Amino acid sequence: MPSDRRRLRLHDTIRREILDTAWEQTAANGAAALSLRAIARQMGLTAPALYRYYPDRDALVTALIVDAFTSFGQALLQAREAVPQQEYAARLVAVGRAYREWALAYPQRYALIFGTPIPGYVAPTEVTLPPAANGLRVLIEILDDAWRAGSLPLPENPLSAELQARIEDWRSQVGSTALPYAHYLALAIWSRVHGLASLELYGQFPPSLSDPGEIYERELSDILRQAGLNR
Amino acid sequence: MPSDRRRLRLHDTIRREILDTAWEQTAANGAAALSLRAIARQMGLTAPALYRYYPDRDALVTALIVDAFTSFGQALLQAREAVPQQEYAARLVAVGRAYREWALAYPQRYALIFGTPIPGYVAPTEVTLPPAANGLRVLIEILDDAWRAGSLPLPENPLSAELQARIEDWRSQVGSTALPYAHYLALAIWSRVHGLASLELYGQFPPSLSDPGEIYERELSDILRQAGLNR
DNA sequence: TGTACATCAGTGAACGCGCGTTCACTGATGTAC
DNA sequence: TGTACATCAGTGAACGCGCGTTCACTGATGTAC
Repeated sequence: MPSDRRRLRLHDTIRREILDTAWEQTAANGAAALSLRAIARQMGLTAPALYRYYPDRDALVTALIVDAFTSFGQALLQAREAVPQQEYAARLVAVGRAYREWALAYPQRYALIFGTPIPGYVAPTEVTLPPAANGLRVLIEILDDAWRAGSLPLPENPLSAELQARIEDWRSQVGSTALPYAHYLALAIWSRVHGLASLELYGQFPPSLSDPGEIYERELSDILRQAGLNR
Repeated sequence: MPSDRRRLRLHDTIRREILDTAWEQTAANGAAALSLRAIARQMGLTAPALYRYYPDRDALVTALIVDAFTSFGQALLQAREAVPQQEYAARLVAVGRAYREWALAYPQRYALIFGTPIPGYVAPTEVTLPPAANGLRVLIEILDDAWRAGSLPLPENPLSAELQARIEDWRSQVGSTALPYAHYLALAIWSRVHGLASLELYGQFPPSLSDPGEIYERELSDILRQAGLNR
């Protein structure tokens, strides 16, 4: 039954084409304005045809979210793996740059997963949470590697017992065996990178600083300082 | 003509009531779902009645944006002014806390001015830019005060000529006479606070860290270290 | 104090629009024998 | 190789909905004299 296979492959191809068309539309109008009819129109189909591929609008949005998280996680992972494992500082910087570059390259995807939630849409967490954890894990592993090699100093002021307990919950929930403090540091680093990228993306830097590349690099350096890793 | 005055006051009161109702609605459904008809319904009016107060939907959105920026700027300013002028570190921390508290208290307003733009709406910049600059100025002034008092160290690696030129443009555009480096630092600090607050607000911290208050406080301390201000 | 007039908030009907989703259908493609 | 049948992508009409905005109107409130 090779012809049946072909049919399935075609089905997958069109599902992919629907996603790509949807991404184009969100680029133009924002994710909240996603419209099945508009997607069908652009693909030269009628709207009901899409129901062969996604049961309803929410399912399409969920597929978009998974798609975005996957692309995001892969971008960070690739950036990290392009640097030798022992060069912890360089790895952190590479991931930080990849974060910004991905956000600038795919602003719609970035907005969908990190921006204002779409009104009326509730993500099924069992499907969206795992890919969301990927980005953070990329950071955590770098820091944990550095610590195991004796290159990551522990903080001067230790985390409170309360915060340690929270991190312990988190570790067991995601089954992480990495240094607890690495989880804290990863969050702190992530929030810095996220703050810079989202301000730039939404045009909230002063107009004359529309390309804050150097600010970004300086902040990456300061992040290394915060982590106690020297270049 | 005191009665005429009363009429005008009433007009202003109802404009205010429309804004407040709009804020309630965005809380429930997000800013993109703002609907004149829904606002009128909740106020016990018919939709055309609103056209006595705002010429169209976009004008209402613009009014909401100005309203949010004003409330935001005032919150930061009040927080700063509650601390004596010479206590630069404490002032920074107070403003940082106020940022988070305002964002958590008014998540809809925060989303409207810092989140994903509303599809199809283009803000008239001459009306939205000035209030947007207020928040940053609150920070810049603290840092400039500290520098003038000899308490703010300049960075080890000076800013590049390119970046200095961009900041110079920015300074002249907003008519600032503060230390250029204070502008840079204010941006860096702002992005850190913004990153933390927006991750928390949109629920992107791991579930067990849903109250990242201590993380926020630790990061505020690290911001002081980054600025070279000691508590 | 009373009357004629102007102002203006608010109504109700109507417009054209695009949306998600359903339904019965057509026609092409693939399967079984 | 040919025929009967099943599968399934896609169509076109229709549903009910809520939206922003316009228009001619009613009725209350305030002004001028």
